Amino acid sequence: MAATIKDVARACGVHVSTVSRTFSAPHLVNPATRSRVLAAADDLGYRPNRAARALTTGRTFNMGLIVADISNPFFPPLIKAAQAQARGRDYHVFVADTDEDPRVEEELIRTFTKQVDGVLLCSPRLSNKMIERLAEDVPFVVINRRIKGMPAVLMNVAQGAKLALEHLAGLGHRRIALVSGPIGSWTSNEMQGAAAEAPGLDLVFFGPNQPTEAGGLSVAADVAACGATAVLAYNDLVALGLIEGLLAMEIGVPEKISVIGFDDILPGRLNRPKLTTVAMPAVAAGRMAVDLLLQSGGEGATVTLDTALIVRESTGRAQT
Amino acid sequence: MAATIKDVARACGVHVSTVSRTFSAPHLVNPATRSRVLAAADDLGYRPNRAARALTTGRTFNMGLIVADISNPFFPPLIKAAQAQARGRDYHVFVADTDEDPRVEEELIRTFTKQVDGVLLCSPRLSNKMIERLAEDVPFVVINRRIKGMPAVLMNVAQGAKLALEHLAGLGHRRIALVSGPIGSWTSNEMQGAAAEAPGLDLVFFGPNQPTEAGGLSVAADVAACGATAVLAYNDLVALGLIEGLLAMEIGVPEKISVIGFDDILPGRLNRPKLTTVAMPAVAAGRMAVDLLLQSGGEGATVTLDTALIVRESTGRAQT
DNA sequence: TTTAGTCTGGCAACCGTTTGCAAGGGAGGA
DNA sequence: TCCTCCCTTGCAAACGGTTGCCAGACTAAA
Repeated sequence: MAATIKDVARACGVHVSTVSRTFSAPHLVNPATRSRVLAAADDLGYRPNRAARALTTGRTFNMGLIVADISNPFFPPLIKAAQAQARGRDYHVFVADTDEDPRVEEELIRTFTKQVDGVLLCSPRLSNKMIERLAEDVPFVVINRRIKGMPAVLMNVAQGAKLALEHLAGLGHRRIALVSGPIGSWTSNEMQGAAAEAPGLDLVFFGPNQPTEAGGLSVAADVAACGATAVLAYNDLVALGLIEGLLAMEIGVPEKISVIGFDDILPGRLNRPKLTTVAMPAVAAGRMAVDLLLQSGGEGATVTLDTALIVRESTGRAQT
Repeated sequence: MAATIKDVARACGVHVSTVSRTFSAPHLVNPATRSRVLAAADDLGYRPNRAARALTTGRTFNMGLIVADISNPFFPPLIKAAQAQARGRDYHVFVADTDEDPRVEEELIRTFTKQVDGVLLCSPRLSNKMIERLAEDVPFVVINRRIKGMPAVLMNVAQGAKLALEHLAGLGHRRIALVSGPIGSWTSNEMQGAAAEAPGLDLVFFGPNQPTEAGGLSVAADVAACGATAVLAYNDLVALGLIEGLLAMEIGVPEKISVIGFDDILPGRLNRPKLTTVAMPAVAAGRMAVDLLLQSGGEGATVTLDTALIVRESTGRAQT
């Protein structure tokens, strides 16, 4: 159907290699010939077949981006930032969603192999061992996970958790619930680690939980029952679900219980009460990940990005 | 680096074609040979190179999905549905975001060409003519756009708009603002068409607007000033921005002005007031689009899916 | 024992491009 | 006038597979 390089070559009585060079090394072909080729190509609507080209050159100028749940508003800004950055480098980003399923994640990575030049792995659910094995076939940059010798973009979750806990402590909260995320989540571990180091607080752990609104909704009752006056949630979605659950039980937020999330997603800003949260540098992370992938010959540079506490309406003084 | 078919062939003293058949036509190779090949392949960690395979077979078992703005919560459910459906058919879906930019859209389509077997085009911003031209190189299924002879999945926006207007009329509203979306949006046109046919209503049009919260926010003042007691917004994001703007001006929703959106996205459900909206069949559309792409030899079947009005808290009786 | 038919697996062409090598032609210097 | 050297182009191999065709080895039927 579509015109190939041969059609163009035939159309202007020239060898295919000349046509090829016209596109990939124009300075090697005589200007006159070049324009004849270009004219013929244009005439036939010829576009180089990127897959075929990748076969010989080994480069696709594509990169894959794998996220656990594209429905989580945390990801779209990261995705867009990565795409924009890649576009500036003449690359394209293909996005795929694993539905939080490690098997799907593995399959997607395998599918991407040889169809992209590298993969950006966002908060992977796969085991480190598996990721290392897969890394033999395609370069990775991992976001929010630390794996030996692998380039990574980390968000300083521990610092954010610390800020959040200090904020709560300053408001007089002592007993604080920590609602964690899925098993094997690096972010969740970091949060717990930071919390464990916080002095003079009485922490109650809840987890693992789905990292979604539903996850928050389903622990709301337990959290309310545990006597905590404040909650640190795995992410904003969980925090929002939590608030919804608490409000449904007529438990005021922040009058009775204060809630802090992580991420700083749009719905948190629109919510009533507006969500206090630890802002994650999603945009910077998307950009950095792209650059890291393009730079690294697989070398394991690690970048850590700062987080920031954004105080809004879902936190207040502890009731006495 | 990675093992190729040749390595496997050499490793078990067999011709490459035999290895190839072991994977793509197992019944043609002797069980004994087959297991030898399989063992060697496993040993070397061999995986067929999908790009290379696509070159000869012409099939990639991938499909592309292009959306205008992945940040819009309307898309993720559609994307997930498409991915799930595709997975069930042994296909993978690569997603890309155009940032509402037709040029980016075109470039993405060109990039997908030959790397996927077909493209799902969601609410494209490209002209019909351009889409038809590009369709010569890669099969399309278009979602929410009608293009002659091209398979399409349509959502019955006109019907939804009709329901919404009837609902408002029933609440005593007469002067209604219609806040439309981007230029060239089929959805927007359908809405306007349906509205124009509504009897006995006094309609005020505002547009074009960005299909985002910001878009809604920025027309809020004009809408408030026009004397309408109700608004039909292009989508939920716009509706949410509108509500935020109205509330900021101390104009009660729904006490002073009723607001209806389109899509039924999650933030609308969490918002206070909860958003009344026309639910769009995003999940069904994602599924259908995949099936249509797989079935159609490019034949232009058109599927229209129904919409439904969901009455929540952002609409109420017109003040007298 | 011959014959026809079924299984297997090798051979080689091909998919669309790239790229190292070499050859022909022309220009410039000696 | 002859020799270099550069420019331009063609040739052919390669990238990693797939697949139609063919031949040899068996098997089973006659």
